[in-house]
Amino acid sequence: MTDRYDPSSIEKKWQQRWEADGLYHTLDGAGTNFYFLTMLPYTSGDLHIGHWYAMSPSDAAARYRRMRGLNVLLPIGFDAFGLPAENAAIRSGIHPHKWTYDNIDRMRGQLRSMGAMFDWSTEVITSDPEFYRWNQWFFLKLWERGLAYRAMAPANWCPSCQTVLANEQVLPDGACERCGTPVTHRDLEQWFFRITAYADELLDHSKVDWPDPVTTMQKNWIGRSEGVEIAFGLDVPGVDQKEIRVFTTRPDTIFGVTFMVLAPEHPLVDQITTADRRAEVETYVEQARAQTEIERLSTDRPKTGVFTGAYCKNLLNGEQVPIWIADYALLWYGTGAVMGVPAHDQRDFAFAKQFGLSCPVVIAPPDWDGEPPEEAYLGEGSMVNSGQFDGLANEEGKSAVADYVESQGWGKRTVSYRIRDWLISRQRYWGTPIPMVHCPKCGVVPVPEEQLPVLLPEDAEFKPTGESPLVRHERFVNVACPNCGEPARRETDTMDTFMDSNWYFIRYLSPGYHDGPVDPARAKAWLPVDQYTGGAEHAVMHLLYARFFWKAIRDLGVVEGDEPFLRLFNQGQILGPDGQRMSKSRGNVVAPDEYVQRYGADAFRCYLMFIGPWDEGGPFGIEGIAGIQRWLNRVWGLVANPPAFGDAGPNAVRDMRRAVHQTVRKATEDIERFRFNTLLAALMELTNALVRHRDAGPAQTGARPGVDREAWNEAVESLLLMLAPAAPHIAEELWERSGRPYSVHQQSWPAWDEELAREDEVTLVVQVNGKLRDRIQVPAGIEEERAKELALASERVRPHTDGKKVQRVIYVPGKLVNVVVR
RNA sequence: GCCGGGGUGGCGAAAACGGAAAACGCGGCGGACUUAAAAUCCGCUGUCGCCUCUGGCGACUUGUGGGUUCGAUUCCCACCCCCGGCACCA
Repeated sequence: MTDRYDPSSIEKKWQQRWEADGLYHTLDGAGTNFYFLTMLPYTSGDLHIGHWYAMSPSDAAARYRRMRGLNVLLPIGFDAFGLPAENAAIRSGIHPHKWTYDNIDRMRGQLRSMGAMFDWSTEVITSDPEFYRWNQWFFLKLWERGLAYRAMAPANWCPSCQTVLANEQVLPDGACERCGTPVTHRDLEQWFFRITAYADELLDHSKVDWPDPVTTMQKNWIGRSEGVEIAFGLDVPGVDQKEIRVFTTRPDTIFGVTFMVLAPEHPLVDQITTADRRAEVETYVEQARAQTEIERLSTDRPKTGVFTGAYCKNLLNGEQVPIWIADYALLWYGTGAVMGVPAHDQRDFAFAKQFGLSCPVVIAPPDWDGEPPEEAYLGEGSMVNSGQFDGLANEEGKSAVADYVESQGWGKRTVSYRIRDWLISRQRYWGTPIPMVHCPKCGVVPVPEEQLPVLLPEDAEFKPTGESPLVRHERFVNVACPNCGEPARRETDTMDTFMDSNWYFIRYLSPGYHDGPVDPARAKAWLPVDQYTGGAEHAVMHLLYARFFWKAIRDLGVVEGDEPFLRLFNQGQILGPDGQRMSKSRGNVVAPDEYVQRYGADAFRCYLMFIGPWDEGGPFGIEGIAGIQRWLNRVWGLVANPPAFGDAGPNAVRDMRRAVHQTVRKATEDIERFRFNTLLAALMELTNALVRHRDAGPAQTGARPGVDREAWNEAVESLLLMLAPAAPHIAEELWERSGRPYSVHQQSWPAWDEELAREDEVTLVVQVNGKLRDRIQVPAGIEEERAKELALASERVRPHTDGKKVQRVIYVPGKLVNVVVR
């Protein structure tokens, strides 16, 4: 029992034992099920430190739940489709399939070294046909329900490579990463999911317990605004359309409209532009198409735009309104047209100022002096220069104008969303083929269900231009129309990989199931997910898409309940030592394997949990791991070198038990809140206290009679139990070495006794005018009057109160007395 | 730019609530053990100043500036910097 702590000799041993015993095979286990889900890793190569940072605390939290008596499932799988595999193929000639599955083989071994309670029987790989056939099946179901549709949408386009580019493939200066040509946008017919159909339900987070920042971001992303769609008259010779509709949340400002702005892509632009303006307009449209949306929406750059030469009519006052185009109007928000009210909208104000357009005030601020405004006025006021609406408070004016517009048939109240339908088409190879066929006679025809999966052909040729090999793959593309049997073309777009992350956690429950995406009995037993953990970078897109998808398949009857993830915790991002996001190109990637070998998985897990609050992330440096090693060595020593037992006396026993019960209380609160750093700090403090108790015994000093055997055993047992979630191997080893029955991971989390945790004495802080002047030791339950008396009598306080008038004495029970003097 | 988060000792950080700023750990300094080193253990360690200097006293200190309060790392306003997301990286 005197040998030293050597992680390499115990970790592998226990990992094999746990696996052989099926200790973590919980899919069909007994008891109350608890689904603990952590975001599946992308198969990018070796497991990196970010995976350890995300997964080892998740494992600790899952293990804790298990110790609380729940049957916890912690599954694992691989997010395997996507751009990096394809890039690797183009760069090095390795087929995406081989690249991906080789990576998975390595990652499996690396994941096992973590010692996590993954139930490997549930493993899912999203690029397996057995998985993606159900992507296709879901697609067909959504299509049947009108939730999948085809429409034109812009994509990044490199005119030189003749290829669609991902945002990632466009350099910051807007050039193609392969050839340097300036990237533009090109409209393509693409597939969408109608997420907007669920926008209102997605705004409701009342059925989930999620961090506020995430729900706020999702709400802002959906961006619901109530307003009015209002028609402006259009009378341009040769143009059929007789009106332009705008969406506005401020119908009360309609009399202040001095211009109209269309998005440069707006279909009317080409028709209404006058001959003398055409050259300028076309140049501007071209420029706008080359910009990113972030650039277009930036509010701190000079406003740009051009006049089309055409006018429309404000139906409420009959005024002619010049029609401009400007890049800040987006085709996909509202109606793609904006009414310009410079006096009451900051952006319109800047635009009007830039182009010398007039700026009449129509909402008078309460103290308005009649002068022209120096900036847009967004506050409340009464309507002026607004015909029959003059004098109305603008809030009333909103509904009065809306009523009037509706009564005249010029528009209607409506709701607009910032969120757009989800474009799922990717012009790529390494993804799920979209199961559709284009027939010259029948149009767009779905692949019949019984023909699924539409397999991704293995023999693909990767061109350096990045064009999807599917487009020129004759055997894939040429197909008989499922409807009429005539020659037709298969759809060559594949699905966004966010489709995979929509439901991988459902597939985990029955990865080999053939009669549907999930075995209904398993779905009933496990869904929805009780706790989800993953990176904060997924706060909006993945987590919103997955909620949408869940609701859509709920309506298909595949799952029950309204939300997929009941509780959520987002960890922060672990950065390279330079404070930058880790990436191969920056060369700041920290590989975990070497550390695991040198320090052990337990120390490495604990260190990652100890360096700071899990939700904050931050730069990684290995320096501090020495503290964890020393601590684990001391814990080892508690079992390897126990104290001499004897009659310790009631005070020593009480002190030790108080330390134990206070630590159990603190540790429980911390792990419930995912505060692993302070959890481990508390365990260190308890360890240090136990070492002191032991070393104060007679073996060393002869001064004291010994350590109480029962209290010591309770202390060591509690410590090992609390250590088990964070450091599962050493906890198991010491549990065995101290003669306790296998397995520590099948024990209950310890309970604390409030009475034993209670302090007898507390330190009372005494302040004078808020400044600390003394600390006094008092009995824990001290009365207010007695506390104030002691405080005022303090030798250290009196010099600050003598000769002054005591105005108030503030007492915070058991904590502080503040004497306010003048 | 917009949305969300953050900024505390030399470093990672702690302080659910408006009530002791700096727990726990790293590093550093001093000491014990050792032939020596490593390991281990003990003590000190926010900054500045003062004194009767193995100790004690005082002032200051949580990005910057203002405010509310008996009292602010915590609440409010303005600003600066860093991180995440912004719809084809995942």
